[in-house]
Amino acid sequence: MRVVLEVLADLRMARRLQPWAQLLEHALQPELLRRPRVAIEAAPLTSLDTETTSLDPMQARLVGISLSVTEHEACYIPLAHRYPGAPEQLGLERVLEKLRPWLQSPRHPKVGQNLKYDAHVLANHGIALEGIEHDTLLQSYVLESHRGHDMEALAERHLGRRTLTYEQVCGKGARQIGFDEVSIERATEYSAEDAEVTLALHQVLWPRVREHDGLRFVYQSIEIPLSRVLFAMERTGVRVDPVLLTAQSRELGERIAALEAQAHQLAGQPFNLGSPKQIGEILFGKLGLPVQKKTASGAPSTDEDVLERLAADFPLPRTLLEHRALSKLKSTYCDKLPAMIRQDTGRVHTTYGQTIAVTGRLASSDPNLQNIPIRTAEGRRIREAFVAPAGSHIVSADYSQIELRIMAHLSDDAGLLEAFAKGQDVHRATAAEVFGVRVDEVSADQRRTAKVINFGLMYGMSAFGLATNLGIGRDEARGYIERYFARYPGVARYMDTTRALAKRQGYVETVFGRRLWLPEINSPNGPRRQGAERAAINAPMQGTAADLIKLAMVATAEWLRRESLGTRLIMQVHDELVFEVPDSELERVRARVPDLMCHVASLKVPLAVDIGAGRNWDQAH
DNA sequence: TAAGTCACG
DNA sequence: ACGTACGTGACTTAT
Repeated sequence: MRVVLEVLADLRMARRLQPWAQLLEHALQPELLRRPRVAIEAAPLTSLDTETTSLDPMQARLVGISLSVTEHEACYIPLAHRYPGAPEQLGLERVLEKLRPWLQSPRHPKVGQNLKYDAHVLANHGIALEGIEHDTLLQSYVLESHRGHDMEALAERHLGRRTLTYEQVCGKGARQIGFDEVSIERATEYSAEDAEVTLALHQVLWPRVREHDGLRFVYQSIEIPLSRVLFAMERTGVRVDPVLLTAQSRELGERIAALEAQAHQLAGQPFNLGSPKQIGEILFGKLGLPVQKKTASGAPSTDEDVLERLAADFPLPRTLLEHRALSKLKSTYCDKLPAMIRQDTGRVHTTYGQTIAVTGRLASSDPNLQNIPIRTAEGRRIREAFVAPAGSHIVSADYSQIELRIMAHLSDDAGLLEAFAKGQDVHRATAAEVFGVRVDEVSADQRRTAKVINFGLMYGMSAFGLATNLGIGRDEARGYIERYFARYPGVARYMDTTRALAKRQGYVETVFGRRLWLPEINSPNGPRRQGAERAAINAPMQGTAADLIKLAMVATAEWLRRESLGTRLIMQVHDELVFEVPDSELERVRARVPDLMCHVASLKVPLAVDIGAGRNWDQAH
């Protein structure tokens, strides 16, 4: 491998001839940029990488930029290295002003590894990155969502190259240093190599994506356009009311303290309610309650399911359950969310992981805005703190029964298709079929059972699992499943053919051609293989739903842009899109968004969207 | 850093 | 006889 560290080489030579600053300024003259070695102006594609002070995209500041336009060649522009003896560098502002026209030009195509991050970094310095043509992270994800996508792994896997790692350069743990403390020589080796490897990876991965129409569609028409939608969502952030959450925290704290005292009373001794180990010692040791199940490591479980069963006969488990529920709300939401409000924007800015979930779904982190409570009244109060600024509303639009509709589409089952075509309540329809009663005779309990069956089926559930979940006998559960498959033979056929297809090709596909690999589908290890079989059943449904909402995000973002609306997409929660909408645009958004979401694709079933508006996220449902 | 638990779709 | 519902992220405790 030959990485030509152009700028560095020049600098080393130059150091004896002229000051750094002068030379670098010279290197950024347009005349020089037109030369092949640093010809980003003329290049059909330039690889770009930024080095920064932080992994947090909203607060990272630039330390340096690397570029590569030709195989085996790259340059590094040091900008803000600061360590004892660090040489003087070009002024950050002056370099960015020189590069601004190119960085902001859609006509100068760029490739990178996770350019959404670099776009944030540049945005932190007032630069709006344009021309994101390719991203090797997204290419790798589309090709192999189940494997790792970090640069070291990709270089090894696809190029057979061992690269300098971030850890080798910055260390790890307590001794880790900021990139601005790395010597310019070392930084150049690392960063220039990253830019150069990225270009090489693109040259290997892009042809592999391109050769399959489905993968190409998922990459070019879903993931690449989505990345800039996600960038905008992350940057916009969400307004969260810290006063409300802090008040809730104080109230919860008091109730938690009371529950703790009560638990100690019932146990006859103090113990740490946050410790499953200590809870186990009290319940199953001191009090001698029956062990219900064991954890993976063999310890007696104290999870919700166990405590719920014990609560029927003993008082302490109920107290523990309430304590757990309130502690979760307090620490994860009431205390953490206000701490994550950025002072400069007054909002929380999540990061959407576009290459985390193997099924094609997004993931949200720091903070996770995809697991905000909704199932209990207590929990829903958290959502009241997700508020609209004055003069605007929160609007929530969610797909109704999206995965069941996809199951109907994929299985081509006549009964299921008909239920959706007629706009029926599908759980009620299922109950009528399974219990052999008329639709209008279905009891609330029968509908609840049918709903569990429907969800269980989509997860590849067994009779045992259904029995456990419904609290019924295994024979009864098996009876329900048999009746279901008798009434919906298309679904039974789909399950069988999907398993068989997964075993034959090693992957399954979504409606749009996203490939979901199942490395353990032919494993000799029974439980592992069965796990892969269940994943094979579920993946096309979960994955197709992910494809659909991603297309909807791209479509709504494009509509908002074209219409020059002030409405902003602020969150995605798998089957739900959340917008912040100026009052003046409320009616247009309510009228158009469901239509856009429903018509991103035409399946054998209609898609349906529920939409609501309110001053906060809770009211928008 | 792992384990256990629990928040969401 | 065995294990037993898909996919995530984050918090706390314990090592």
